[in-house]
Amino acid sequence: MATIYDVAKHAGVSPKTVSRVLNKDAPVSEKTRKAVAAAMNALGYVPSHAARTMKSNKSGLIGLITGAISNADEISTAAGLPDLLIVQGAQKVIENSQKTLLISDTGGRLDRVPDLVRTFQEHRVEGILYVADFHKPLDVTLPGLGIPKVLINCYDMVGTPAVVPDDEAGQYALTREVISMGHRRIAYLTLARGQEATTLRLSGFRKALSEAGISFDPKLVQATDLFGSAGERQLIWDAIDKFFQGDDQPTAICCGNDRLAMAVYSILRSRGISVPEEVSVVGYDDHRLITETLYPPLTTAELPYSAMGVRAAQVLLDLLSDSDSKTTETIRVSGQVIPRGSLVAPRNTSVANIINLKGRNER
Amino acid sequence: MATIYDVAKHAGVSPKTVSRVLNKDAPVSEKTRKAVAAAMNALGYVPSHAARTMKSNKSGLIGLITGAISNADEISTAAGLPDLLIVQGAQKVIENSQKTLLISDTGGRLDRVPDLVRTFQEHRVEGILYVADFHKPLDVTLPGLGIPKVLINCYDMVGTPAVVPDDEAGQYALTREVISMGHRRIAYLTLARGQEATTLRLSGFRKALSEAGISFDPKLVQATDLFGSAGERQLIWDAIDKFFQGDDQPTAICCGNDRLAMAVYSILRSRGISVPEEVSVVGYDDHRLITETLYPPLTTAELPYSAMGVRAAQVLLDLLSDSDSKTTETIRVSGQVIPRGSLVAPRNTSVANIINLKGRNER
DNA sequence: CGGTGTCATGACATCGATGTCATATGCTTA
DNA sequence: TAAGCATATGACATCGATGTCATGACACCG
Repeated sequence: MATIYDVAKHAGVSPKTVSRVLNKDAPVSEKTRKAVAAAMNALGYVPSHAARTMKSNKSGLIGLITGAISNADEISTAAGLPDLLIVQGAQKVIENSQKTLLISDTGGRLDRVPDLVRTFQEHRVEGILYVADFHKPLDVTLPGLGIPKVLINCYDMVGTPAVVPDDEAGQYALTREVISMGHRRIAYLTLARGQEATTLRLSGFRKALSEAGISFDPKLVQATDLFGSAGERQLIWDAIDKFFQGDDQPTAICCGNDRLAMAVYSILRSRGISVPEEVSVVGYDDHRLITETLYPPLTTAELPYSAMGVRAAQVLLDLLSDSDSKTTETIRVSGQVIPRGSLVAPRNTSVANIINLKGRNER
Repeated sequence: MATIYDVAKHAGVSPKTVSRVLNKDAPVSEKTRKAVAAAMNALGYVPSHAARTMKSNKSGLIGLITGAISNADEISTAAGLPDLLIVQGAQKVIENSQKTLLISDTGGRLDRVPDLVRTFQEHRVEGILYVADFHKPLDVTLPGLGIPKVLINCYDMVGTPAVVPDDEAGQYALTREVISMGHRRIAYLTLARGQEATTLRLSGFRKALSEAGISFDPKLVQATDLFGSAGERQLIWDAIDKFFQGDDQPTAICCGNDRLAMAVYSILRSRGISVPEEVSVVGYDDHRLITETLYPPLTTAELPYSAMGVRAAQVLLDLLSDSDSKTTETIRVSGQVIPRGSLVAPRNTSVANIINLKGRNER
């Protein structure tokens, strides 16, 4: 590959002059500029990033670690929204800033993180983005290094800047939407107990109920702890059973995510309960593959992954330019409620739905 | 960040000796080695990739362009399997080879490719992987450069090495599986006409039929040209209508991909046709989010994206080591048939299924 | 005891771009 | 006309690692 010396020789000038044409950092006569440009063109010259990095001691690289993509064999990957969306959001911002994103995948093995960080150090990355596969406390130790870091979808206890979804606000807004349609008996099939998302969203759910003067009925909240496991369908089936025991049955079911909602659709239909006529269903994530393919299309709360990626990249770039701006606080990004056909007003009959309990014995 | 000179001074040796310890390319006394190792540790020294690149004129970087990830707003992304799986497969191989993968996303805009390639050139990547979002002819012009390239999920006419899914073999194997269960009337709801996958798979489908002595009935093949559009559900509904017109109705439906199968499940149920008791359904892709969440779980053909990524990376690495090995031919990677609950033997009644045509008027 | 290896180590140049400083050219102004 | 100054350009050193070549210290051999 041609070097700046080749270009200089070809144009009959010094390398330094070529450099000036490249960087426009000093006046160059129009005639010289043209000669140099022609030479660069003729030789197909592209400046070497490595040489620039050496001289300037700035790599122009941002490292991104995703623990999320994980192994293709893992069903867990498929459970929620692919963190890929976060990566895309970040990349969009980084590329516009003349920097280059170096993406590393742990392949699901957190023990590989030190290796990846080492590679980043070799490349002298100027900052690091760490992406978790779902909202949780940080589960690896990121070496200090001396460079800015931003966590995405996770957080730590030592004030590292972090960008997370606003789960509480999301579920609150979604639940308000459900209530505003006229529902009063609302069931909630949550994700696994103890997860960040579960706790926060449940809190948003209760807040919306209480604001509407609806009393909270613990029987209407069931968790799917074994989410993703073999007995999953049975588990969801049982949870729904509990919702429909007794007289005062729910007219709407909130689900921990869209995938869960998909399973719920199927189970309700097996039991002869129609969606949305008899029971409204809403999800979470806005996983388009599901929400737009299900019938009726699924009302859901957006999990703003792309926006989170954008925001995190912006924060990181800020940290790189102003070393002062200590964004030490955690940023919560909220998503929209996406209304679709699965949420309608409850039937204004007070007759309890008839549950086909026999259906429970299906395979 | 500490340099090799700092380490040398700290250990009381010359930089060259430190280099020897780093690269183990010349004998160093045990005592010296320990002193150097201690110094490296104390200073947190990590060698500069840029300096190495300059000296060796080898960047150790592989560029990957994905036109696939595209804009998050595009439903098309969600239609098939995310090409992310290809990227993961490639990354696994590249990382094991001591090289680093530089990933760029076109964000769906092919006109950005020249920019991305330029960035790759600045970084002096040693090879390029180009990933398309679905099996098709190459739709951009990749500048020649002087470096090896491997296309993934696409191909060109000038003999660039390419890795694509073996769609014909996949659908052939899947259809054989359907036939082996006893089905003779098999409908096929394909992806859009004219697509590579559609053409090849249809060919595999017909081959399997003909081998089994089943005559091909054009009425049993319908395409969903408007896949992903607003009127999609109606379109699929109509296609299924056609399948079930007349007496000789299908006992199994092959779908162009898993998402389509998901829609088919829903429509069949709306029409009162049970899966798999009355009609078996199979998909394509093995999109786990769908195949393992649907009930019954979906029998499908694996679209071997991860394996394709692995294979392509291997081919590229081969090209980099042996400049002789001209892998000019296109490599077809075949996937497995994944048997699940949606494919069972047809009911051995000869009574035609009763179709609830009234259901058609649903919303 | 000098010749000849081998081993361990260092001095120096180099990769490609650019910062620093010097120089040449031409033009203005006292 | 000479001093003064802006403009355009080049020589040289430098960033960090490593290839090349040289050298010092031993050990072994005839």
